[in-house]
Amino acid sequence: MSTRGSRQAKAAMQDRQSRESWLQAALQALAKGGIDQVRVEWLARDLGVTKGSFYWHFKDRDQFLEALLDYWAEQSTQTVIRNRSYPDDPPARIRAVAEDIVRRDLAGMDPHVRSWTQYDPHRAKVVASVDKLRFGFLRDLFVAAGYPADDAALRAQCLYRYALGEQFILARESKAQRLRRMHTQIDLLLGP
Amino acid sequence: MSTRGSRQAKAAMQDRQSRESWLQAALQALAKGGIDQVRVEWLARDLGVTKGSFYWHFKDRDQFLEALLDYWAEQSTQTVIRNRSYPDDPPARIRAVAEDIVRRDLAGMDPHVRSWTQYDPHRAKVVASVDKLRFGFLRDLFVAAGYPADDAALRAQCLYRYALGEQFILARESKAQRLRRMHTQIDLLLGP
DNA sequence: GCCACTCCATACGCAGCCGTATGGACGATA
DNA sequence: TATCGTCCATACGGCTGCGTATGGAGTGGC
Repeated sequence: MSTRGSRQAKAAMQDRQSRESWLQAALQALAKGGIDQVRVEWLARDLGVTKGSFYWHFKDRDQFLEALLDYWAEQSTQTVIRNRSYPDDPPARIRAVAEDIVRRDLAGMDPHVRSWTQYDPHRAKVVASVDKLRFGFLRDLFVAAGYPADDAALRAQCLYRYALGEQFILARESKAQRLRRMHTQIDLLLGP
Repeated sequence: MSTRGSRQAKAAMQDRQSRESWLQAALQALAKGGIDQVRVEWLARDLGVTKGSFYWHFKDRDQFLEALLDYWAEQSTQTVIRNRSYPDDPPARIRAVAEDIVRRDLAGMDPHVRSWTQYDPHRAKVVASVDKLRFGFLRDLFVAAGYPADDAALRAQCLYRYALGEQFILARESKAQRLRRMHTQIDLLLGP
């Protein structure tokens, strides 16, 4: 089907592919019904294979979930930080990032991941480190906009908490509404 | 042990008491380890009884969880709205409510409840109705402070989302820190 | 043509938790 | 004291999902 390099490369590719397909399926299941839906046998059915494959790629469910969390952490930080071309003008940059959060649903997996990891101190640490990275990114934006360090940090916290809270409101709203309110929040945060 | 009224009243009391003790235990378990910890046999052990009691008071686990959600909804709306003596001056009133949210941890159960009900449309509706009540309460505060209806609603949404997001940040922070940042948010929201 | 390696299928044992069936303790009532 | 209602203990069946053991199909190397 696909042209690959050496046998080793192929094996490695397939290995990574398969591992990742399990992780992808798990993310989907997680978003759909929470960590409770992430069951070995159910994922296997989704993927059209059996548990035999799973226990080839992963030691057990626990180690798999650990890999899943890392997978999410990697994605959900790199997507924002190693970014696209945002404007150079600091306030415009902040607006662009905030818009991106809503438009591209950058925190969309957050409720599911947090709901899951909330009660496991070890996994909560991973989420906390993601928070730290994202927050640092936001804070730097406000610093670049000229706010003193303390003030910038507070504003970044407000924004981050707002964006998170947004995710946990179950009310159905259009993206337009959410964008409008996000702008309101940004207007406030870019004030004096 | 305790002096009660008629036999019927006593039976009713004990019934309600027992029902409520199961619900209370469930809330505790929910806060501690999520809905996964709310297992019939585990609660029974916590309460020092057996499942026999549970299936006397409740039909099954599902109906029990429904009762649990109603129990939370009742508490978490009445606690805020049918309130204490807040100041009359609208801005001061907003500040007082906001402080209360942090100090008395009024949204403390929210992460656990939302994490649980997130994937069940029927139960999500109950949470949404709680959101609606609380939001209406906040919006009225801003209306009373003189903001036009639309503006007041937006500001209330910002505040509510902020307060919710706060709950889902797993970072350990002192109440002083959280109060300080809440004041920052309120300062912004009480601006022009 | 044999071996080795990768990947998955099949089948099974096992544990945890739900719900039910049944009986018994206890107090109130007459 | 016989009886009835309330509440709980005990014991059991059943299901579901995890992990393991084992074999087998496919492919590449020699």
